[in-house]
Amino acid sequence: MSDAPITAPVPVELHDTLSGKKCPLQTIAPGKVGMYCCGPTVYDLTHVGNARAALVPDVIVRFLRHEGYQVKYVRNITDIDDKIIARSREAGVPASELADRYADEYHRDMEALNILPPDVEPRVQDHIPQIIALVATLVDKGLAYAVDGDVYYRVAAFKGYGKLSKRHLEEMLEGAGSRIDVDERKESPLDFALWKAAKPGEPSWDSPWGAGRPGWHIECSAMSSTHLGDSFDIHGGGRDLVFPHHENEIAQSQGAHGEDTFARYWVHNGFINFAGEKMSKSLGNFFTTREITALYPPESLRYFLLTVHYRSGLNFEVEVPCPACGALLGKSEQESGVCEACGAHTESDVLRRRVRFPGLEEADDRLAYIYRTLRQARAFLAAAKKPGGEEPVTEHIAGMLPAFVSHMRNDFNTGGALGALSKPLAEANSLLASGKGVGKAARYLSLERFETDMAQVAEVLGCFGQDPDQWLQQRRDMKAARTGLDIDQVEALVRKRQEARAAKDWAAADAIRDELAALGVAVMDGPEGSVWDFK
RNA sequence: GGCGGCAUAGCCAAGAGGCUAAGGCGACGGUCUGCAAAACCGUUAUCCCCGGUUCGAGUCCGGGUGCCGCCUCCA
Repeated sequence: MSDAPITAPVPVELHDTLSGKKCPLQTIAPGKVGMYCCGPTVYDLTHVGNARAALVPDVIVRFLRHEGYQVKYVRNITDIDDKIIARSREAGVPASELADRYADEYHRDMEALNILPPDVEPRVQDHIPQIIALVATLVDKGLAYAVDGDVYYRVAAFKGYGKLSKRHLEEMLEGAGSRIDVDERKESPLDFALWKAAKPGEPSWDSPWGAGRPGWHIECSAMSSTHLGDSFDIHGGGRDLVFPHHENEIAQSQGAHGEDTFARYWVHNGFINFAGEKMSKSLGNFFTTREITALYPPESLRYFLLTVHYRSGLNFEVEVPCPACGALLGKSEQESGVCEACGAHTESDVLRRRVRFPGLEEADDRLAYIYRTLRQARAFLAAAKKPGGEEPVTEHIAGMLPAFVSHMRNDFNTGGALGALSKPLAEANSLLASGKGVGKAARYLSLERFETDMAQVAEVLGCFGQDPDQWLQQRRDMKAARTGLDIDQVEALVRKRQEARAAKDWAAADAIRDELAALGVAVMDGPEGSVWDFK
């Protein structure tokens, strides 16, 4: 026990859908991680669920890198499929043009949320030869068959089928066909398309089975093996992809490359609900990422999504106030646009822009508290002189990073990790308020440690990394826009109150404060004058 | 019907056998302040029900109840 590390390295543990258990991460190559995530099908703007599905792997990748792993992260773009074709028809735009456009929009949303680009972002249209080769392999192995230019996977020939989603062939067969018409040409209703024969006017590529295009699941099998090899470490996606998408990927990839290949761990994120309901078309429970980042700072959305464990569902509370009288509108009122309290009618797009998300607002406030603390800590460090002596860093700040990391090692528990910041944050604020009870050196060194460790946390979470002044300014402006607050009016009142205070006219000063309070604004008096913020 | 998940304080939410059950919001009390606000300190739960395993269980097993998801496109 001389030069050896005192403790064995603590492994990262992650929950694996295939085994149903949490297990230590053991990578194929030591110190390296290959990770594939199902990216978007680009036919429309992303919704918040898409954002979460991209955010979860982003944080996983960031953390694994922080842990010292060399990560190759691949996230695809599906740029050819039924929905894209349907949309392109409606819009009268070529499919690939529509796909390019929404891929750009997707990147814009990801960037706003500080989601790092993947190392490789393969597109289906660029992998047609690999897809055709994979389909051909499956046909050769007797795992697929061609009918009239279509190629189907012969599910019954792959004995592991159902192992990811814990389903049995017989049970699935019972249910099959009851909800959707069965294609009589298929050997079994469970067989799924690997290659679809082209219909007139559809984009297509030549293949051994005639002109056609890839089926839905084959692209991920082809692209993951192209960029990560036949076997890699982690495969991720939304919960709903477990069946059929990932189940089919396993059948395709293992069918072609062998049963001992493909992903070692399967990571699936939970769903987002609005007002307790799964997203659907109605007003109160479907929001694009962009609608929300127009109302709140994107980082507030990011922070909010990280407050809950990635495997859990996450609910956005939704409040839709009547623009005329402020009464909260119920579901039917939201749909009709008519307020029962005052009778006012409001168009739905106006209503959508006034929606409030209380949970998100709480996250927004919390983030503001963190940025204010960071701002003050930096101001203190810039103004103070670094002391010569050594004194131990205060307890909670010293323990912050280890606690944060240990939560993250526990299946990327961002909720717990965020909780571990609270005591250190309070301690930092306490040190900033006064140096009472601690030595000068301890005060400085603790705040310095707080600042540097928070930078590491920021790197992993992708939060708290912006310039505090800029972020707080952005937040204030967005909140003013959201609530319809006139900032000029507020600042005029604050100035007027300043004069009253200078004259020690407390009654007048307090009256103005009440006026500001009525606008939803709080003033804070400090030694260097008064500042204001939202209550 | 099949498969899977969840049920922790007023609300949100960590916690996967054992020190006083994280944290946030809210509420209440206090410090600070001209008074406030912000900030800080303190108070605020025995974990859906029943049975079992164990020296010991939110934490494991069985049963029940209640939510939710997937089984069809879906993050």
